Amino acid sequence: MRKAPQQARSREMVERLVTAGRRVLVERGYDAFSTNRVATVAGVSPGSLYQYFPDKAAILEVVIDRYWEEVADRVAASLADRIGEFGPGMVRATTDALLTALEADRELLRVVAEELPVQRNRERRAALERRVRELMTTYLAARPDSSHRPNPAVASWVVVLAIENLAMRWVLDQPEVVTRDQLLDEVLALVGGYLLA
Amino acid sequence: MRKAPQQARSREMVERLVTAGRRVLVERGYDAFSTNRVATVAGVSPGSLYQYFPDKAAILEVVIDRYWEEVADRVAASLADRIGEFGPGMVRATTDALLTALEADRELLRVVAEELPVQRNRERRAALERRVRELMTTYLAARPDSSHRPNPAVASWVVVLAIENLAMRWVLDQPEVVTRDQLLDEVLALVGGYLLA
Amino acid sequence: MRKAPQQARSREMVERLVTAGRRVLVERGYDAFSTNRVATVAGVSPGSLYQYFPDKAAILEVVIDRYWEEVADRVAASLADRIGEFGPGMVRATTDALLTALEADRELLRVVAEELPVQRNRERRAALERRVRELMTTYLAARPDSSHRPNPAVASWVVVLAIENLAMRWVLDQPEVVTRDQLLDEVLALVGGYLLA
Amino acid sequence: MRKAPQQARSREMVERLVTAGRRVLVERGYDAFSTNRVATVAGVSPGSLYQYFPDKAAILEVVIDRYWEEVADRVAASLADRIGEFGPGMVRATTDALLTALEADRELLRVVAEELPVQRNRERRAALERRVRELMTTYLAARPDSSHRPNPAVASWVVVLAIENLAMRWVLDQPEVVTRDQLLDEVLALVGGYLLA
DNA sequence: AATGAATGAGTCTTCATTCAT
DNA sequence: TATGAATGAAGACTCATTCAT
Repeated sequence: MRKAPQQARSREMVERLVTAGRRVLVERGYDAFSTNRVATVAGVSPGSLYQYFPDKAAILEVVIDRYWEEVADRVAASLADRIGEFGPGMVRATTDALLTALEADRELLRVVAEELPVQRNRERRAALERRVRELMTTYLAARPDSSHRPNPAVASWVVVLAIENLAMRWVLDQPEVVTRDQLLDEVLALVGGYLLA
Repeated sequence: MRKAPQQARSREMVERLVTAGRRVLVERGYDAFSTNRVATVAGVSPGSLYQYFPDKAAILEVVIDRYWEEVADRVAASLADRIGEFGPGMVRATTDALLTALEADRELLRVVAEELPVQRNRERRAALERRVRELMTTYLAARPDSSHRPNPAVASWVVVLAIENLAMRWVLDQPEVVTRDQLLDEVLALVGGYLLA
Repeated sequence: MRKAPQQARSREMVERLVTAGRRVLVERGYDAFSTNRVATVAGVSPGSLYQYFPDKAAILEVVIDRYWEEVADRVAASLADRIGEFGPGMVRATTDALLTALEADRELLRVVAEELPVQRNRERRAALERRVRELMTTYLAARPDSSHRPNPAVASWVVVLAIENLAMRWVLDQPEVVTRDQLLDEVLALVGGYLLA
Repeated sequence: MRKAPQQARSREMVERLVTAGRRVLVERGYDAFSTNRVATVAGVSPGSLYQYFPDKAAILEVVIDRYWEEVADRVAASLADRIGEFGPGMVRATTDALLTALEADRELLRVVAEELPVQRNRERRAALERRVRELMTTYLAARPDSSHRPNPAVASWVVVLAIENLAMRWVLDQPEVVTRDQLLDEVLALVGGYLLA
């Protein structure tokens, strides 16, 4: 209990550094993501950074982890709301949630998805995909009439990847020909047609 | 005409450097992609490199451009073989061609797609996508019965992105649950179900 | 009198820090001798260290001082045992005592003699040498027949340095060709031959 | 042959850096021996240093190696002059040569012998000692009447260490009580008395 | 045109020291 | 007095780029 204020300050410092890291990434790009710059933006000396992170990569990982965690949480929340109810409604709601999550910080998404050369990134995205995929596989296996596709695992792999990618690309590229509602409609058609054709 | 030999030599140098760049990328990864190393591998002095490329990024861009050009060429060739014939056969053949193109140099694909922090990458991929998309949009517009989707441009956007991404992820991740043939089947079902549902 | 307990605590702290310093030196070498590590090993905060020592060098000096003081004390004790009796017996006994003192903490000797870049080291060793030298000079001056060398001060300088160095090098290098007893014999022959030739 | 000027420049650069290193060591001490300072003193950029030396330690080693090589060469030259002639004359001449060698750069000797924490130093000194020791051992073994000591290897070990140390300490400490000639006389008496007593 | 030595800004990181609590 | 978080100067080293030859 006596350590509470210190822990609080420790948390605060980590927060400042991670926030600074995120800012540097968004505003100046990955090339500018140097320990000195992150420290400066955090209003902290370079040495302090190393009291809270073992090295440069560690900050980056936290930023990445946080980003995908946020996205995953939003999608999971939406999924939880509609638990048990599979079908068009759920697909639309989930895709919507994913879009909203990705739109929330488009700048960071751009850097994270297109600039970061880090393995950690792939791992985190893979984790999110796996999570949703497993849910879907289970559902498909439990309700044979919900899909005509022979292999639920394969079907989930296809659907999850397709949706994730369409959503990401739509958010990043903002194609003029496709409005947000259109995208949702198309995703619905894509998934519906695929599973039930 | 007097410049021909110099141009020839110039071409040759550019070639050596680009080839060296590709090799470095594939064999040692982007971290090792330093101008000095590329020059060394090309058997050329670091200074010479700057006679043919304004900076490090320029070489990288050529390597990237070449890569996606190759992929695009293969896909285009397959498309050309089946010109006029839309339908399952063409989708399968095109996807097959894309897979083959991506499988041809999986190592480089990995580096290009996951390690390179460069915007140029996105641009090139976008160019490939646009090319195929336009072809498809034209076709869909010309043959209304080939698709039930209201907007051909949107439908093309969806189909092209979905296929491209599924193919890339399959080549990179090599998911155990999905064989190559299965992938082709699923892509077919996905596209067919979407367009004709 | 009111300050006594504080002084006591002060002593204790100094003790802890010096002991920790010695440990760090012996176990991890001079490179690891950082104020932070010494403080950690002492179970004390880095800030506290500066309440008892003005800087890093100061701790090091105390460690060095202590080391040579210990050695000097052991040699002095041996000398005291044989006060008044000069000759082979005393030389052998003194050299033996020196060897024993140096062997007592060979690890620390190694660090102190070969790793420490500090002038202080020289000063302390010089103090030990002077102490023994003066004793010897006095004796030689008092008993002219104990030495045929013309200048007692010079003779003492030679003998003390020679013995000290031979002993140190023997302990540190552990030469295979020379056993401990042989070393004592040789030192005896060296000193005896020199003084009485 | 075409590379001659470049090699010449390379040599020159190495020379400049080593000289600068030596200067830094002598004038500012080992603490100030940073790559940046050495480069600055050499009138060269920090990067250049790494074109000629793999790391900081490498320069230091060259400085050390050169120093002891110089000393060894001088001693060896003196030894060569008196080849075959053992006895007082040779001991005196050799010790004289050693003294001269050590006196030649007393400042560097001080740093090398008392400040450098580097293992390399020990190795180099050990090499010099071994060289002379082996010569002496061979001689003693060949001419049994040149020494009454039972074990030539041991006798050489004792004599070489004693002389080396006495010389070094005399040069470094410049004791008032001992003149240079006195030192030579005493060394002679020491060695003579030891071997022939 | 080609070279490659030289550059020097910039990187990550450490650690002796300070100072608010 | 003790703490330990914060400091920031300095360190070793890299590498894209330049320029005299």
